[in-house]
Amino acid sequence: MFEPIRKVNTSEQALLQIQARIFDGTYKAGDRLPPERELSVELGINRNTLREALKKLEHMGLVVTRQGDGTRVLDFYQNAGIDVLGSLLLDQARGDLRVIEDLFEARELVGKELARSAALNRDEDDVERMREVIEDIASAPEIPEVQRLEYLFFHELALSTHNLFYIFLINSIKRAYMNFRDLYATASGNPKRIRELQDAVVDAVERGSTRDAVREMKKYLGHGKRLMFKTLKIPLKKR
Amino acid sequence: MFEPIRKVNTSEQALLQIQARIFDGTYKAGDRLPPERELSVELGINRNTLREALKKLEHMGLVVTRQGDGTRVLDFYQNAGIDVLGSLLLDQARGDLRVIEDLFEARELVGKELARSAALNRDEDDVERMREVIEDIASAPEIPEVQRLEYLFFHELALSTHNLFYIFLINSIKRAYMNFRDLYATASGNPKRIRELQDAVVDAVERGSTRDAVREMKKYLGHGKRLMFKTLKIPLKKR
DNA sequence: TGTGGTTTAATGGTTGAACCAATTTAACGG
DNA sequence: CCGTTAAATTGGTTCAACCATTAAACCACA
Repeated sequence: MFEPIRKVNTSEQALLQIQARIFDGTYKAGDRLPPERELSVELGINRNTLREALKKLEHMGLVVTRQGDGTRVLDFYQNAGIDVLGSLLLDQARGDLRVIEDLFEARELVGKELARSAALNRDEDDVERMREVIEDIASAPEIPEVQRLEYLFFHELALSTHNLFYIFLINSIKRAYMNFRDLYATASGNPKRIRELQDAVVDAVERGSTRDAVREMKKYLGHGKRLMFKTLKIPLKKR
Repeated sequence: MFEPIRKVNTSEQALLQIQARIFDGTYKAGDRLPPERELSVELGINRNTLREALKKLEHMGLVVTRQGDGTRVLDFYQNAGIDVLGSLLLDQARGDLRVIEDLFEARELVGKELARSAALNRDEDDVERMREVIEDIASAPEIPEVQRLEYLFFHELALSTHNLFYIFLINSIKRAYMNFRDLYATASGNPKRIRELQDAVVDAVERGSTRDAVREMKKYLGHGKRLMFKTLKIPLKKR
């Protein structure tokens, strides 16, 4: 099984470069980026192409552009949206494991709440779809496929809450995850065990028992977290 | 006190129009948008300008563009990130109150978790900054200012967790909120009461008592929620 | 003195046209 | 019927020009 080749186009590369400069502090909050005409020359690309990159950065909350003034870097602690998390992971990767710890803490919170809300709001179709996903995981041949399906399980769980916020949130988290997918690949548990854990969650959700659902989800999440932290050699904190 | 005049540029308007077509179902998941050359003519704008809009839509997870093929609409249930929530609120506004209910449910979850984590991880500076914000709210003259500061309180709380995920999440939620700010304006409580409720939260956070922090936060959130739902005439569900 | 208007330079916003590159579709030949 | 090739379609990128907004410098008048 081969990995899809990621073709990064020009504007995307420009985005990555500028973004990296922001994260590493070359451009600090309040600084003004060079004028578009200059910056495009520096990067060796056309101004229009550069602008596409800048639009995305603006949408991420990393910069703000004002006609006549320029493009200023924002304090990303105050402005960046959740989609920036993935980019941070990409850039700092193994450098700053704290971000990964944060992500896993959030994973726990969100996962448990998902289980709780799903137990309250699921209908029969939801349960059936979740069962199907679990079934597929058990017979998945390759790790990337297992990962994809494991995410899909969360997505189905989110759909079961019938809450748009949770659904979109899971989508956002997914993207952040995808940025260190290869890292995670080395820490994927065996499908059988995953299936057991997921089955327990779905059982509880189907029964409508919020308590059980949360408890089982906690087990499931703990399983993945331990594997991951062991691989990354992050000590497990006691809380 | 005047409101800042919002100047919407061409590409932003294009984005809004296309986005609206996606939300209202004119363009369904899997559909292909008209070719850029055609669409730009229809909208009466230049192709480059249109492309800036499309880049943003792609970043939101609403469409995907492939050279040689075209721009296809995605199923936003499966792909849209949390930043789309704000746009949905804008478009559907009063039409579909369910989105607002969802947002408030999430607000409760996130708020409580924020309080919990802040109680565990805050330091002295964090507490001081929160106190300052509360002080400012009590003496804020105008409702928009109260709203801004009330958000700032959440932001400081998020900073107190020292968890990047929570910080970014709050930023994302803020943007969604801003899209029905005017609606919310009519439902803002009186500053004195807000101050009391916030103070109780900060007290608990300072003591490091997760239980109290969560309880007080729940009170605070309930206060705002009741006001809002009353204004919008949404019945409060029993859970 | 300072308030407000005017000019000017810098900078982003928009436009039009051309060409490159990937993909899909149709045509072709075995 | 199938694989290959050619053409058409569509997004990606570039270039050059002009418009619109902003900020700063300057000026005029009270």
